[in-house]
Amino acid sequence: MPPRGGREDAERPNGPLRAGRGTNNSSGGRANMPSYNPKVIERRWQEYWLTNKTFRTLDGGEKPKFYILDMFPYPSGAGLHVGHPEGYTATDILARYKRMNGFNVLHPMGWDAFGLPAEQHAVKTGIHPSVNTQENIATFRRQIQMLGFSYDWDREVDTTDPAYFRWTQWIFLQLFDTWYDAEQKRGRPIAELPIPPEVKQQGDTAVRAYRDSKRLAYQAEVPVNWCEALGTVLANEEVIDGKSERGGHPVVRMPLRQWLLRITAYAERLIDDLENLDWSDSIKKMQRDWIGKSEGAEVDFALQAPSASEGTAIRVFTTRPDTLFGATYMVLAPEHSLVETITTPEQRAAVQEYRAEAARKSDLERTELAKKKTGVFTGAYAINPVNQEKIPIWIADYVLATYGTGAIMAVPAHDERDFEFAKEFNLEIRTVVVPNIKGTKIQEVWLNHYLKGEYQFLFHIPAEHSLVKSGELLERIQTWPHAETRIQILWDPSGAMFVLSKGSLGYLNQSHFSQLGVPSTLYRLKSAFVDDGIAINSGSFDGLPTADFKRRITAWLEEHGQGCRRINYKLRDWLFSRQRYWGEPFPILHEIDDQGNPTGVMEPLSPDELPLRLPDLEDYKPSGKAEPPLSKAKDWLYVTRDGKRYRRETNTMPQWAGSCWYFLRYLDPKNDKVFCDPQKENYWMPVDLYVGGAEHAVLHLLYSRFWHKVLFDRGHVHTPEPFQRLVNQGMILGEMEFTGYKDGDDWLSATTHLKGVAKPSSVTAVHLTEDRVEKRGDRFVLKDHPEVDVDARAHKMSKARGNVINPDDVVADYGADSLRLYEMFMGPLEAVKPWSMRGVEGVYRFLGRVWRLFIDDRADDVRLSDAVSDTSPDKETLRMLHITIQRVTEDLDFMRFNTAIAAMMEFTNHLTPLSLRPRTVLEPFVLLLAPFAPHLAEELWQALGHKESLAYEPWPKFDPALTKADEIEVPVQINGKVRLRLTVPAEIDKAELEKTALSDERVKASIEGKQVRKVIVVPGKLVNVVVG
RNA sequence: GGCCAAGUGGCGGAACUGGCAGACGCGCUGGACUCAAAAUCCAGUGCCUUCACGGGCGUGUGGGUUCGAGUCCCACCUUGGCCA
Repeated sequence: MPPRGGREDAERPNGPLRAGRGTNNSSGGRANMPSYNPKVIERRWQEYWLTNKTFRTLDGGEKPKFYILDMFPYPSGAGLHVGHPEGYTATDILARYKRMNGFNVLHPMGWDAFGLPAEQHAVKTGIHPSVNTQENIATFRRQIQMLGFSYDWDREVDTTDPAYFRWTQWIFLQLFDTWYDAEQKRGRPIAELPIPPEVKQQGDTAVRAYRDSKRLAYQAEVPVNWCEALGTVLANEEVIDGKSERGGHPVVRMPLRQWLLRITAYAERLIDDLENLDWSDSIKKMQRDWIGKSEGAEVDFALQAPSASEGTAIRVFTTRPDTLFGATYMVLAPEHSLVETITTPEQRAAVQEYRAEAARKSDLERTELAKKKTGVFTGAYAINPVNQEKIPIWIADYVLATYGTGAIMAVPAHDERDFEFAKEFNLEIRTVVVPNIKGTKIQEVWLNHYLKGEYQFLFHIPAEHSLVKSGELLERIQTWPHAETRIQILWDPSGAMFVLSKGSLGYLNQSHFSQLGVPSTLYRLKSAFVDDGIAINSGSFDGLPTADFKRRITAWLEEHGQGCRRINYKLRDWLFSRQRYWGEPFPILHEIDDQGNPTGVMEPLSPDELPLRLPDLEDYKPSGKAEPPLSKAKDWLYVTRDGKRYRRETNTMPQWAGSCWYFLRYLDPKNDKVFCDPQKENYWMPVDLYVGGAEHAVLHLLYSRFWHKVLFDRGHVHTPEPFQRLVNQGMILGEMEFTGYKDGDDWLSATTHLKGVAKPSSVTAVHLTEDRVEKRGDRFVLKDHPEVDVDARAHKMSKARGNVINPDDVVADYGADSLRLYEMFMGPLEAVKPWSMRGVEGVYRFLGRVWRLFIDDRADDVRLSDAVSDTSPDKETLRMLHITIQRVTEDLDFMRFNTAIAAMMEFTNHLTPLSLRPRTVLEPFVLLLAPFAPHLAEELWQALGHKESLAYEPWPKFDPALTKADEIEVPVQINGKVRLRLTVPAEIDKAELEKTALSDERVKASIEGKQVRKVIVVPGKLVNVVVG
């Protein structure tokens, strides 16, 4: 891959604004050429907006409010990426549009500035992370201001500012002071927590411990994801494929005392309240899946005497209580508390060894599907409550202690992992569910062949299909290779076919049937059947469909005291502490005794003691142990209060904390009495539109919603949800690249030689220029070797690939208005799309054309072109204007920025050839353009003689009557094919249009001698004459 | 493996509820201006065929519904995302 610069600079014509190529020089060396010069214009208007505080927003007033929010960035050292301005431009256009439509618009920006990179930098340099953070913020602010966004900069927030994180700490205290009342389904003050009498009896210490155990913010010893390299624990969500999300360092499991937030208490509400949000279905689904609600049953399996004490039972959670009759063994997580008790002496050694081994593995290593299942028999047995059968109890690491109850009933016939385990250890596999296809005998076929091992697959072909009925399908199948030895056909009394097949799916699969147009359903005979079906081998429950069975068996279990209905969540409580320096300190004191040991008593700081600032340290390095760096700040660490000694909490909060509520701080950023004035909160919330990347689809949004609900329950905000509407912008990829592959001197085809195979190390990727490839069919090939096809795709931007586009460069070459316009013109906001420098040129040229509509570029100074006149527009121009206003307005209402820009381009194309361009047309056009290219629009508005900024000019209105043409062209089809077009009056009615069409000579000629069967007339659209 | 989204010219994309496929932009071709170039302006540009008029084909593939399908239904293929 050639380094950035080489290729691009060679290929791309120099930006028009680059040194030495100033458009000024070419035509006479005049100092202030009035050609379009964004460099000059943009700086001027950015200064104007800032000094005049054009976009300062007041709270309240007569206008309707509109709160439009961007996901604030983490100001990294690398500076802005072209992905940032994509969302920011979209929201800025809407903010400006809404202002012009009379809304009071809140559009703020700030910095999510705590976090690892700044701290890593501090570790390296020994300079306090706030220094680096402030430098990065300054860069980001400069870059963002350079793009002309209409933020109210008086409301800027910074999560690392003590005046900000004071309130993050305050909200933490709210969480600490809240318990979840499951009956009332809301968080309540801890003081209102009912204390059970038996706890009260045990005295104050017990009461305190009871309260602490119920708080939304609580401490627990939990197995955590410990990342050695980062020196911290990570939330499950921050661990991807066993590596840290940031940095890709290995992560291991270990138990540690941690702060957790009880988000699971809100799981149900976090699911339910998605309902009324105006978010995309896919994001809602991702949130629901993340919470992972599953309904099922908890079932108690009694232990077989004498292996354990009387009355002990193993409780399991299952989503498939209908398969209870198929439970042939049980599995406990190696960490399960009963393992010790139940293991028989003979098995003890093996069990202990296995437990030690399992402790060394991470969750991922333990559950990964591909690998072989391991486990050990405990020697103990349990009794299946539904049929009193005695089944063996194993331990195995594919069962996790943290999910459900840490124990499962294994139903190998109907669960993939149980199936694999049973195969591995030769445990019984008992079918209790079979596929249910109405009117067929598939159950019998299934039972006769399932697990017999002879056939692997069963295809069901419905009886109704014509090829089945005619017998043609059977004939075809018999011609397939090896049909006699590998395929068996069974007929159902209904006429449906069952095709049983040996071998792999590569040999016979569903596409073989679909190519003949025959639908098929595939079942695997040699693996677990996990779908719903119909019950067999289940005593009196036989014949029940899965859903009914679940309901009935749950009722039965409850009736017999063997279990109960139960809802389970995949979501875990949120691991909220980090062993790092650069984060919010917890406002919590731990009481210590004379020896300096914790007594277990926790005292929150009082709100007026906030903010609790970070101590200055010499050394920011994580200790590499679980002891966080803050414990090195001895002066800061110890506090004496009312004669008691305390040690401060030394963990810090994770980066998510500050971003959970920043949208509330924007409402009242300077308030030092309260995190946000309730009146202001009441006026502005909820956020009307929230735009950001889809990478935050789960975590940030889920966490903020959770915090918001707690604040809602405690009466601090008035809506249960913070973000009414959410839109995710799509990723911007690098420029399209062509890549060929060479093994030595020989070319390899990308699709045929390299697909799915590990590339031999001798193969090298060769970057190809556009002129070396051409399109053949649906792939690109080498021009010189058309038999060799090449990869043609756009990749994610990355430093390693060298395809990162820097917004600074684009602005330097083409100006901010062009960057803004291009990012919106690329395609729909939510789509993933590749960058193209030529595309930027295109919109730059468009802006130049707009400039020349107004400005005489051959004059000595900036002045209106002579063509700009006070005449009234011709009819067509007026119509075009109104159509354009309509299109841009409607497109903006639906955030279709790309087509709005296309409409303005078309209008410009219409105006360009006119020798007289009426002011009454140009003025509204400037206003339409203003949200997209605000600098240029302001400049032209001023040139037209206006003294004030156009930011609050009323948005142009269109007159529907003026958008209509007098005459329209209507296509006439003969049998569905367009044969000719008629020009008819726009208001023509159905009968008249039909008459006109049928009397047309060309139509007459086409239907000559044929019978007209039908004439379809859609007024204003088309005429279709059906003849035959 | 499961779920979700998407496949339209050389490229990015447009086509509101089934009604003229390819708007707009890029690229390309030709022309004007120029000593020349850049910039700008004008014209053309889905593919095949034809000197031309015209004709045929065409929205990932195969079926289907319909007077009419990029759009709806079924099956499949490919790519991307999320989960496992």
